[in-house]
Amino acid sequence: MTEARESATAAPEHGRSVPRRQERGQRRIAQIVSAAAEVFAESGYEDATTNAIARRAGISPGSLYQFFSNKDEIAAALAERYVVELGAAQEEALDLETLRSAPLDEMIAMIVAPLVEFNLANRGFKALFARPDMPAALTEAVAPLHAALLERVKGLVSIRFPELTGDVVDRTATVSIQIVRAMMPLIVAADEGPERDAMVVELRRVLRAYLSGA
Amino acid sequence: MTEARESATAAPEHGRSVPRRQERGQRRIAQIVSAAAEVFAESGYEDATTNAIARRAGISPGSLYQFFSNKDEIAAALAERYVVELGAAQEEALDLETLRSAPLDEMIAMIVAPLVEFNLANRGFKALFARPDMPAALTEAVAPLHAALLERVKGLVSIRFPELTGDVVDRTATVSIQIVRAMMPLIVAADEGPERDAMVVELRRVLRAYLSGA
DNA sequence: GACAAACGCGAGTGATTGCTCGTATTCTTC
DNA sequence: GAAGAATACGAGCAATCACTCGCGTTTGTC
Repeated sequence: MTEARESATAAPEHGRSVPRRQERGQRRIAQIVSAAAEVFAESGYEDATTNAIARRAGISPGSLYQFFSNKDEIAAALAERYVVELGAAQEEALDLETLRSAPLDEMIAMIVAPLVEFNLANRGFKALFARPDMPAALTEAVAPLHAALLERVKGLVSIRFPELTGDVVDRTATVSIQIVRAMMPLIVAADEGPERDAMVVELRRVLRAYLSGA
Repeated sequence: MTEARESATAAPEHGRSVPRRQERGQRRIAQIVSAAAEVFAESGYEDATTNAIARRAGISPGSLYQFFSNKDEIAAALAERYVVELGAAQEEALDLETLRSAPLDEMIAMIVAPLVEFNLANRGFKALFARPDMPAALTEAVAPLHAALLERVKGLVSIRFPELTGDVVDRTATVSIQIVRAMMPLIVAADEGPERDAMVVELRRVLRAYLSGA
């Protein structure tokens, strides 16, 4: 999935048909992914046309297909970017000590805050992540994103609740992710200010209530 | 939305262009809606073609458009059917006394059980209801379904928690619905047996935890 | 500076799909 | 039993959209 196309340093892979990218090409790829994020955010995945993405990126449809061989590959590249950026945002905000010993409230606030910020800053995120029913190709493209998030949350859960067995950690993480996925559209859609804050509070309450029984 | 087309008893509406349906037509309409439920369940709304729905219903595309003037109208009719059927299933299962005074656990179990059954029996339901991002036309078609469910849940919440203000009832109901929406795909996708039962238990736990603080 | 590879263009293609239209059949009503 | 309305058909239209192709331009390499 998007393999060598992404690796900027042109690893000496024996790739046959994949061209060795020049700097110009790297920039274009980044432009295209950014444009896709915008268009997905506005129209959703299905209604986002590849021509619209190209136009938004300021290039021709033909040029777009020089870098991505189909629409799903663009989604996969965007998903990969999201994994990296969300990971960075979270690591920056996480403090292991708090995670282990602070009140559950505090821990949840620490995790939820950057998540909300990320979703507000990246409105395209939910187009790739928040849908329960996706076209098969998109599901595949986004699978690494899901896997990465699940692993991350499983890590958090087992740090906080070291006594839980693997099965339970798994289920708890899955449910927690699902709760966040469900609430995030409400938060993003709410007007900035007290209304949105109230929904964030609800999200924290749900998580706290659920996890305090774990 | 689908107005007179649905009313079997041919109310004396002054409808101009809407033909007075014969019995044959009523049967066809029911067939089409059932076929749509199947095809939506299998392919999702977007990938379900009107020709596929017609084929499934055993009629020609032309005949389909004799009864529905576009795809969204079919979705709206299906949504309407779901409102009625889900309402019936719930009313059958609800017991006001339990609702008022039984332990929260019991109340939640009483509400969740028919919901799960309904979702298992009507796999197309989530294609219309569970998506956070829908094409505008579909959103509109399904709006009455959403409104009906929200009202119903608000009723339940304020019966159980009569001290809550309208605002809070509203928010609590919205969040509760969102939780169910989020968990249901997990439940439906799980293998029948202990795996699915475990997810149902999780749903009940989340709701109980959330609502016990209300 | 010459050659190849990467980049770039945008009109166009092929496939899909929601929906129509001309026409034929069945039902209702008188 | 005749007329009009409803039902039925299915080939095909019009629009959309992911993607291609031929050809021109820029960049890197020797």
